[in-house]
Amino acid sequence: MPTDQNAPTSRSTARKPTLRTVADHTGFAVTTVSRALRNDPNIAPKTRKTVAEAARTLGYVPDRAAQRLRTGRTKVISLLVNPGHEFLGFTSVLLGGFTSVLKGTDYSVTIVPDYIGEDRVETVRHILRNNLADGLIFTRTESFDERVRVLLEADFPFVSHGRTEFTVPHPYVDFDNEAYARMAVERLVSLGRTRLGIILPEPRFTFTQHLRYGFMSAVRQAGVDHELFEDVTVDMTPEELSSHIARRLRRPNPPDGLVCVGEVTAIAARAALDDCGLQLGHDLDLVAKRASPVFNLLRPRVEAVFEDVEATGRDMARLLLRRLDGEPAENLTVLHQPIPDFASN
Amino acid sequence: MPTDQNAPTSRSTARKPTLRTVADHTGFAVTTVSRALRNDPNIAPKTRKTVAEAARTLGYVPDRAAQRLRTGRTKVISLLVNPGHEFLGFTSVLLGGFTSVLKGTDYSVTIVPDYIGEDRVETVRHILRNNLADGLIFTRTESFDERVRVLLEADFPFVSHGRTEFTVPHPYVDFDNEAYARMAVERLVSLGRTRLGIILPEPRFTFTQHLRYGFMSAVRQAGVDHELFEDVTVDMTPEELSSHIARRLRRPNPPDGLVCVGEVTAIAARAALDDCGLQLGHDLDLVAKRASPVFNLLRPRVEAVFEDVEATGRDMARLLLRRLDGEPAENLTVLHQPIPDFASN
DNA sequence: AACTGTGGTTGTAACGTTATAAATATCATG
DNA sequence: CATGATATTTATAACGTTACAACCACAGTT
Repeated sequence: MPTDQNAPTSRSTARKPTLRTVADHTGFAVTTVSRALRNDPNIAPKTRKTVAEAARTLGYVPDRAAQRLRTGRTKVISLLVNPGHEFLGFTSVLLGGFTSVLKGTDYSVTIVPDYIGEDRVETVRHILRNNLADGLIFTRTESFDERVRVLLEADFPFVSHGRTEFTVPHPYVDFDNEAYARMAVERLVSLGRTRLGIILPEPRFTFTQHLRYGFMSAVRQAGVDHELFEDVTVDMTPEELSSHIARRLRRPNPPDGLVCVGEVTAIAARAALDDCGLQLGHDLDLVAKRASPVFNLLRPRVEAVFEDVEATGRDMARLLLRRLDGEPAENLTVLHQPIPDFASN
Repeated sequence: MPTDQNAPTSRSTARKPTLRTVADHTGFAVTTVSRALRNDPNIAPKTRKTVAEAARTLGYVPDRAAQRLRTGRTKVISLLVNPGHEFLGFTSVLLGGFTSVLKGTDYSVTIVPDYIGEDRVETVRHILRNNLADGLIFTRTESFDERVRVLLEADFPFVSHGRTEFTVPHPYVDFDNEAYARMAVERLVSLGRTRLGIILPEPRFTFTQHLRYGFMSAVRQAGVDHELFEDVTVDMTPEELSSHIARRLRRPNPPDGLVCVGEVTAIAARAALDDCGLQLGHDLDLVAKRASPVFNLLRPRVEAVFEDVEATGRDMARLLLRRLDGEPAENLTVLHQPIPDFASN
């Protein structure tokens, strides 16, 4: 039990212990302590043990700022989020999965708002320029996403939620929206629906293209009539979205089956139905991607396909850690399959 | 237009510009440049201008790690969030408001998961011990919140969402839940309801006490029958919550008016009603706090009171910034008033 | 001419860590 | 017992910034 025996600098004021403190207490040099704590095999096992114990009893914790200054590594992962435009708790659930994986590591997660407006790339550049993070995560990936271009060029580790159409491979986690659209169409057809619509987000997002392709090939295969609602934008409020859908439903020849992308869209569609005096399950059936557990509580129940957003967050974290470990991008891709959660009639 | 004329260290490899670079280019000393960039009035205005320009054209940005090491200030604000237990998008909306205020500053926001389980205080201690942030924000404040105790003791800047019952004042932003409960009761009474229930979260949260008090005094004043649903816990899934409510509704003498706290509770209650074959607006009326815009799209519409969570986030950020600026805690409190958004019948 | 004050600038020494190279101690070998 | 070879430890110098005290020039005093 080492008490304060030799203090080379006389002040033994209770300051935060540093490597120096541990070195003085164990009799080793600062360098040795540093390496011992990192389990450097060049340091004798016995020394490592001694140092580790001393560090623990002294309550030593490495100073992040100093490590960062010296090594250039920040031990920070930044997450670009779009505040406002939000599926029900999408961000928080993703975040939950993401942080749960990072909890064991010494990485911290910073949130960087990423307004869809204009400066999406500037945000990324700012992070690169100021060396604010070791890795990056973002969502709402576009087919030719400028952020991806910049990051690839800088060889900066990142994982996107969603694929791109660049030829250079990069790590991503995605949901198989093509399979989802197919599945949704098949379900609606099996319910006897003959004129299907799909509400598509802006075309610049990659997943919009996947949805369109899946939807189109499935309706063609089934031989049913179809219709695309293409002018949904991300900045639309739920109310606007709803009245938008209602307007269409009031015009002649409306669809009797609707494929929705997000939960908000589905809720907006339900409201639109109600406002038009139509009845869900009778006049029209609806399939939606479900991410939140709340969705199951809507009555009548929505035909849903589950997207495990928390698992998405976990996977993104895992891939990023592996990327930071130096693994090449090629192996670092995950494609989640839709899990049907249809009513069992 | 200063080109690379004199390079004291011969390597003119394009490295990240530092104070040194700017100093060499302007002819001033590193110290002078440092102070000039901080607009120190002791530096001649002309010098400041020269330096600022040089810094800009050279693309100089201060190194956060070095500043942090030297000054001890991290320029980081940490946000404790509870992943999983989530009002609809509550965290993301709060986050949106919070980051919107911080966008102009050089603070970054880190997310720290704060599982309600046990180590809530340990999380805070970890941040203090490792000097991971300059300030802290958290939600779900308890009457005698251990985190508040620890933070007050360490004189560490923070803003809580919700009040405590400690005598020492501390900065907070809160929603007037007492007024909300009163307002909800009055609304239900005005709709002709005579036996009111309120679904209360666990008693350890301060706002639970406020809700109870507001509810109790309002029902007494109105002279209506009342009932408390007290065994709702935070870790309950929405489904559990719903079946919990349904169980009560099936027992004799059920309430005909229900006050809900969160949106999830309200949706769960709706589902419970439906599952019991009861009809919202006929057998029972419901009042809920609305935070997300999605809530308005539920049909039939819920009697709602708006809680501006984004404004809450903005206020929390503003208060924290003022606290970090040294303002005493006494002035730094905000109490948001409920904004009724009842159907106009 | 020596002093005092002041506006402006600068050199030095940290902050706590790690990379690098150099210095020892330890051991087997011829 | 000198000779490498190997295992282990160490001193030194950064990383980029800022606090501090010292410095200089020059004005206005005495």
